[in-house]
Parts: sequence; structure tokens; C-alpha cells
Amino acid sequence: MKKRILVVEDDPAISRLLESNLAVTGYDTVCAMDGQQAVELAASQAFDLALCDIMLPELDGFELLPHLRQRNIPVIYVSAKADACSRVYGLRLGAEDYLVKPFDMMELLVRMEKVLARNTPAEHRLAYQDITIDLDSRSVYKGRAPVALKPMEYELLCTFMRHPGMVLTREKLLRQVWGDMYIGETRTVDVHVAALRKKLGLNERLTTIFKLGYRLEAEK
Amino acid sequence: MKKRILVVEDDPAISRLLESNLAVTGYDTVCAMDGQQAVELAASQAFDLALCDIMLPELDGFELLPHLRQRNIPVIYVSAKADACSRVYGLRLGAEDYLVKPFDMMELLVRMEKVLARNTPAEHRLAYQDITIDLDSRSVYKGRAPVALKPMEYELLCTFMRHPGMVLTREKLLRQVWGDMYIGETRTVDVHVAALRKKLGLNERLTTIFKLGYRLEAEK
DNA sequence: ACGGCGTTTACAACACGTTTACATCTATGC
DNA sequence: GCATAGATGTAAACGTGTTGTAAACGCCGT
Repeated sequence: MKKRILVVEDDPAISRLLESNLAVTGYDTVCAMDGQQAVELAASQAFDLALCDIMLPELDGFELLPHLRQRNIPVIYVSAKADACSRVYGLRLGAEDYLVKPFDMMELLVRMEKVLARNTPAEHRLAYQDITIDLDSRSVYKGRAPVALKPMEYELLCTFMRHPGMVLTREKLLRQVWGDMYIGETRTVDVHVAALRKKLGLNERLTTIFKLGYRLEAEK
Repeated sequence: MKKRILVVEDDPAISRLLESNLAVTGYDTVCAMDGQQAVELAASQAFDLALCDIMLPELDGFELLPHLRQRNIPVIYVSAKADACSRVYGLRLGAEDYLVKPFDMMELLVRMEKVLARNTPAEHRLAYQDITIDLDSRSVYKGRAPVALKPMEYELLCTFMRHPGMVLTREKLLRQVWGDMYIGETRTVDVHVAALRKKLGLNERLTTIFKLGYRLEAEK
């Protein structure tokens, strides 16, 4: 699977240099000429990594970073700003690395590899025993048979299947499935867990941990 | 918990500079003057991170790296070797980062923080003799066999296993397991200790200290 | 108004912690 | 030694809080 790289760089010479080198190495590359364009590209396409200049028109590299982080795209800065202050600032902001121009292409490639290796990109499929989830189509199968799940049941199942063998409290589950602020504490979770157990025959594997929450047993 | 840093550097001036800066920042630092000494230190003590020069007597930084990796100590190279070739080689070898001297102390500290952050997974496991606790799944094993513990038994066992060899009074145990305010003083603890002894065969090792409390004997 | 969905409610079933009661052990004084 | 009082071991009974489950409720888009 080819990794997709977003290059954000306003100097066409460097942009082309990067693009051709990355292409040779086996990456798919998309170039943005300014920060605004980068945000739009990140919104419409999936990327595994971004290489960003800092001095950019419209939206500079530092302002751009939160937008990319929000979409879980790791960032390596590649900038002529060589002062320690910028490097520290960029790294603290959440960049994965920071290279100073002129950079060595081999070193960049190695550092990219390392970043990619530790940022396991988003998956398209979850599997647990005979249950599979196709995240793209949002469909769930038990063996070959599709199972109809309601939205919340679906999210709940994804959460469990992303953390098999781990105890998840009701609070954690609600935060994960709902989005942080949940008001009246309730027993909603119990009801949906019951539905999952019933629809997927998980009575034995989706166990309740008294006073705490639930756990999808680790696969043998 | 203070992080322990191993500094491998043969220039005493730089070594002292690093040590004092790291101390101020809140790290415990140990210095090795050559690669051989570093190997011995890594064998006898635990470290969270190593800062390594490359040009070292006895064993150079590149030769040293496998020894540190073997003990799961992440490495940041800090070297005067500025050529791209060395940088690429060091990173490919498995170093987490590579800084060129003269380096900026703030940048080093930030990069150290990032390396430590991604190499410090929360503690997931407690072990005592053939008993292991997987804290994520909240499950307890005696050898390979899972043992079913009730919530309070589980918490109690964790408390003991976090403080082996230490006498724990009933009050301390109840506060730890219950949460500070416990009302009627009772003999609940005794009952649960009995359950642990029975379920885990700890009759010999989970001893009662007359008039005081209980102690899980230190491992031999 | 209807149908889907998430939430809440109500009650039954259950697991757990605590207490109790009695047996056994330990330290201390005689 | 031995007796005694207090401390601990152990099993069973009890009451309470938690969970399973189905059904009712309320919201929202059609």
C-alpha cells in the first residue's frame, strides 16, 4: 500500500524536487502551494504524512499544524528557519520532526520512514473472531452474513473491537461514542451492550466487569 | 517518577554541561565516558533514554546501539559528526533521533521529551512469582491459568503486589481499596485476604503480622 | 401521524461486600 | 506450662447495590 504524502511548499523548485524523489522512493505525493490549500486538501483526501514548510502564504506552517493534527496527519517541518527557537516551537506544537534547509534527501527519507512506522495509519477493517467491520462502508458481518446495527451500536462495537481484552468503563465508552460531554449519567450503555450481545452472539465474549464496565475478551 | 538518562560522552565539558542541565530539568543522570562503560551501566541499572556521542573510545556509538536496544533503551545521538551519511546510518540503525553538535539545549530537551513520551507506555502489568496481573484487562493469572477475582479482591491484590515486602495495616488497605473514608471498622479485610490466599495459593507468602496487618513477602 | 432510534424507567435476577458466629491461634501474665 | 483475653481464620447468611431486560417514552426527520 503506497503511503500518501502531502507536501506543503511554496517554492516550486523544492516542491518538484521533493515530489520526484518521493515518487522514485514509492510514495504518492500531493503538493499544496500554501496553507489554505493544504487545509482543503487534508479535508478532502487522506494522507499518511505531511512535509511542511513554515514560511508560507495565507496560513503559515505553525498555524497549519492544528488542522493537520485534527485529522491525525503527522507533520515533519522542512524549513529554512534554522534558529533553535523555531525548532523548539514547532516540535512543542506537535510536529514529529524538524529539518533545516538545505536538507539531505536521504536523511529526510529515513526520518519520514520512522515517523510513518510509528504512526500506524487509520485502518479500513476491524476483525474479531468471525465478526468483521468494514469501516469505509460502515457495515458489520458475522461470518458472511451482514448484521444490521443502529448507529450507536455500531460505534460501540467499533470501540470494543479497537481495544479487545481491555476493560472499558461506561464513562470511557460514552465519551468515546458520544464525544466528551455527556450529561445525565445513565444506563444507556447497558442497553446497547445487551443489543450487541444479542445481535452478534457475544454473550460469552462481551463480559461485564462488576462495578466497572465491560470487556471484549481477547482473542485466543 | 523521575526519568533516568544515560549520557555517553567522552568530553568531560559536554558531559558536565548535559548533566547539570538535565538535573535542573528534573532528570536523573548517569554518565559513561566510553562505550564499554555504557554497556556495563545499562546491564546493571534501568534507564529510560540514552544520549550518545558517536566518536567514543573502546566501543563507538554505532556499535553501542544494539546493546542499548536490546534493553529497550531508546537512543538519541548527539554528535559532532555532521555529515548526512552518519545521520542516515545512525537513524537506520534504530536511533530515535540525531542531533549535531553544537546543539541547542532547549531543542535537545524537547526532542528528549518526545522520545520519552512515545516510549513510555503506561504500566500494564504487575508480576509476583507465578502470579501476573494484566491491568488493562483487569485479569489475573496464576501461571497460565486465569483466576476469577471479585472487585475488592482484585484491588487488594494489586495493592499488595505494588508493595511487596511491606507491612500494610487494615486501615491502609481499606483506604487504598475503598477510597479514604471508611466508616464502621470491621474485619472485612481478613475475609478478603483469606480469599486471596485460597484462590492464589498464597498461604505461605501472604503472611499476617499480628496486631498490625498483612504483608506479601518480598520475592527471593 | 408515523417510524426509527436513543434514552429512560421499572422490576427481576444476581453478584458482591459485609457481618455474624464460632473455631483456632497468639501473646502475655501467673 | 497453663489459662486467659484478645486477635485472626473460615464458612455461611444477609442486605444492598448493580446489572439484565423488556417496555415505555420522547425526539426528530419524513
